[in-house]
Amino acid sequence: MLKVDSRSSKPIYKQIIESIKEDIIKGILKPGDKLPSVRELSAMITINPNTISKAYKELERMKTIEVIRGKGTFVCKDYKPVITEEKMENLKENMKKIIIEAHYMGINKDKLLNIIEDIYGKF
Amino acid sequence: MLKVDSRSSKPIYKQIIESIKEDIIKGILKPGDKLPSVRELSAMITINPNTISKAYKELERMKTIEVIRGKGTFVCKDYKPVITEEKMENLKENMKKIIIEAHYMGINKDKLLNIIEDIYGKF
Amino acid sequence: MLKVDSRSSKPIYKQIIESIKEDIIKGILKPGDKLPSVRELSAMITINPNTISKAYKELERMKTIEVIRGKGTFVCKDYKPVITEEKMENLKENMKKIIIEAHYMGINKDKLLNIIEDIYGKF
Amino acid sequence: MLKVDSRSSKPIYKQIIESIKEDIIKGILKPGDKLPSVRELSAMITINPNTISKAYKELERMKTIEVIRGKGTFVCKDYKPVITEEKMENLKENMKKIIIEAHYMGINKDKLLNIIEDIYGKF
DNA sequence: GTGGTCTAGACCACA
DNA sequence: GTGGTCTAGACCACA
Repeated sequence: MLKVDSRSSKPIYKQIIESIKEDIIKGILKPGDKLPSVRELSAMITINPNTISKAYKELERMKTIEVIRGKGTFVCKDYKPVITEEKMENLKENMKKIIIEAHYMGINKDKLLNIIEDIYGKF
Repeated sequence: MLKVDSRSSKPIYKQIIESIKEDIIKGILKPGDKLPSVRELSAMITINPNTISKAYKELERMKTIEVIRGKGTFVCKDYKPVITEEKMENLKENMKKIIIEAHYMGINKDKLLNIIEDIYGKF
Repeated sequence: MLKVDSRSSKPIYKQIIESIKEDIIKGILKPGDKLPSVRELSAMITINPNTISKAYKELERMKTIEVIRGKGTFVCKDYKPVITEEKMENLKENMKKIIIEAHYMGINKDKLLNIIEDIYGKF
Repeated sequence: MLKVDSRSSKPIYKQIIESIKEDIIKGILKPGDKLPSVRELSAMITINPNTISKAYKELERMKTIEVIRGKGTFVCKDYKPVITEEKMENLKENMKKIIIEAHYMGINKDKLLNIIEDIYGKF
């Protein structure tokens, strides 16, 4: 399901990371599933292999995926959520930013909550 | 109230933009209020005037502030929210990303809604 | 009829020049009519006298108005149009720019001609 | 075809913007065409890269060109004209100004329409 | 190699 | 004094 928009201002490697995480949450990718290799994925979505590699490395660092030597890359089986204070602060910061942006678009709390319900509905 | 963290990975000009928008929403800055001049603010927070200028220009483009020739820069009086489809899509994208991030931190919908309540409570 | 918008990005002194020229074309100001003094006008529209003065000086240079020592400033009686090649080039450049701008707004030649008719209709 | 006159009072970045827009309308630049990179153009016309960058950024904001990460800058393929009331007012204001200027040069409506025909003839 | 951000500093138009 | 434009040059993220 991996889709990447090279026009977007969002870095491609981040798009890949988010896309894979989303697929895992939606159950499209399940723990233990094999991911395409860097070269395969690079060919599939015609993106520079370095970019794919960067995304995979970051996902590995987050313990979302793991590389098994000679076998390939897999979705981790035993992911345990980790909250650090820093991540929490970050999340709040980002949420605040969105709320402010919404306010400037004339979107109040109720409307924003609707949007959130919508998104959860799709998972 | 303007604080800037030069070690943050977030561009300084964006920090300034967000900080000013937040101050407006919180009522710390009111419509018609004068902002410090580029040079003043530059001296206050020891950031290069060009960087301040960049932030002000972008805020002007968003119609959040306005420049009155030779008099200075002011918070706009008659801000009208504008929603374009593009902005809406963007907002949803960003919200989805946060929700995914939250999920990976073990924060479920209820906890996230609490966080949102908290943020609104501060405005 | 002189109106000035200090919010506009157009320099105030230019707004004054254009406004006076427009009034002359419309017949609101007639050849020989007395203009308010710099100080009077400055008080009337609460604009810095230096700015008024700059506008008057430029209008004088263009032979649109003339200063009669001790009596005041008047609309010239015997204005003769002067076309220099430079001015002509300038006019064409500006017109071209407008036409390009119109094009990018989806305004074609016919619609632009309508706009022009409209403007002439008001003179 | 990009030419820039550094002696002109018109800011260089605006000259670049207008020149590119003109080239697009004339068909010299077509949708999807690659523009020279900031550095290339900078070298070609010996203008500081920052100035080129400023022009490109503004053209991007207007959706005339788009940046594709790491690949370069391209003429947008799917430009849709947008008229806002503000832009329309602006256009009329500028046209009025030209008409007044023309009048003071002894150019009447018919002559002005000829000039306009001329310009459209070149596109 | 591509553009994005930032600094330091100069000069100018405008009010 | 106010912001606008431009240069020169550094460092960085991304592909």
